[in-house]
Amino acid sequence: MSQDGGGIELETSLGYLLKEASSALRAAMEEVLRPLGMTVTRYSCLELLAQRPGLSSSELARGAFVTRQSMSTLLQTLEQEGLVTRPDAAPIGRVLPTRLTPRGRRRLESASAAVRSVELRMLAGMDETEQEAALRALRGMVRALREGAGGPAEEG
Amino acid sequence: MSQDGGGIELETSLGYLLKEASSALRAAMEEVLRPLGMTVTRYSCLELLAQRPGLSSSELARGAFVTRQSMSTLLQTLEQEGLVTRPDAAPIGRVLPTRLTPRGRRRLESASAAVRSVELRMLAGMDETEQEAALRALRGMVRALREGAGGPAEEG
DNA sequence: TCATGGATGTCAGATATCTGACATCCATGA
DNA sequence: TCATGGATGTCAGATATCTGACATCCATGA
Repeated sequence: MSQDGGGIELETSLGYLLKEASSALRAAMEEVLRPLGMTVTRYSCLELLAQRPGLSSSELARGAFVTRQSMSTLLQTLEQEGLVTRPDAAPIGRVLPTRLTPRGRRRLESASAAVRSVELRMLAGMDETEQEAALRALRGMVRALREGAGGPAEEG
Repeated sequence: MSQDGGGIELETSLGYLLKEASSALRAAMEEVLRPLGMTVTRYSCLELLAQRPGLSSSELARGAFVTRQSMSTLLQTLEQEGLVTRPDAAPIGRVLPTRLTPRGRRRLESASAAVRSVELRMLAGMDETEQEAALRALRGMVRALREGAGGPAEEG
């Protein structure tokens, strides 16, 4: 598993490492969530709803980094399971504001604790300054990636 | 899209931001790879093979962060398309060393250039020092996550 | 010599997620 | 008033990826 080559140097590529870290985090989260009958996407959806009640399906999709079609399907499941509720008709436009049920809130609690433990483990060994630096770096990357993305022509 | 709440603070959660950055990177990569008839996983597989010819399917899977079953399926496709080759029988054990064909190498070239441009865009605005800090932080996170993962009991 | 653990490759089936398409619905401006 | 762009929600079908299971195959040690 070590040799030279052209192209992108995987060992030192920030992009590759980003994917590696994200993958490790996701795996760790799935591992602690599975015994609770949860997945990362389900958890993300519930956590978003806990923090911002009334989010639409599309907003939840963007927050959980999936398409709105995927979130739409997931919400139907969560609604059947009684973890979230939505009005039968849209109060305004087509938006159906979604909320956690008490049952959903309970399910989220245990999941949230599990995820928090994973995040703490991930941050073990980093002091405040390092965490700040990491946050800044990641925010910069997100911003740079979005700026150039298809849509608006970039300037200066 | 802004309000307070309990649980994990998404705005300042390094885990959430990690996912956000990784998602933005993946989206940007898919966007430039699609016109080339490529996906991130396909590209990753070819790039790994370019840098380390003879990798096994399982090793490629680990390098591309998918299961060995997924990689096995992907390799069958790539083999049919003539981008990679594998011996009919395993030289030792069950391992089938995989290699790029000239055609695979050509396909990789354009994809690699596209990906490189995305990575450069992502790094725009970060100086050498910041990149080093980001690398160190991400490596630390990966290590911390893997240490605690299921397998061996952690110590001191 | 032989049983066993660990790794590999792959088939089968389940599941999650995506793309494409369509029907709304609001805001905007002619 | 009315056409239009942009956003939303969702159905349908395609695709990617996963879990479970099985058959090897090597290395190891009793």
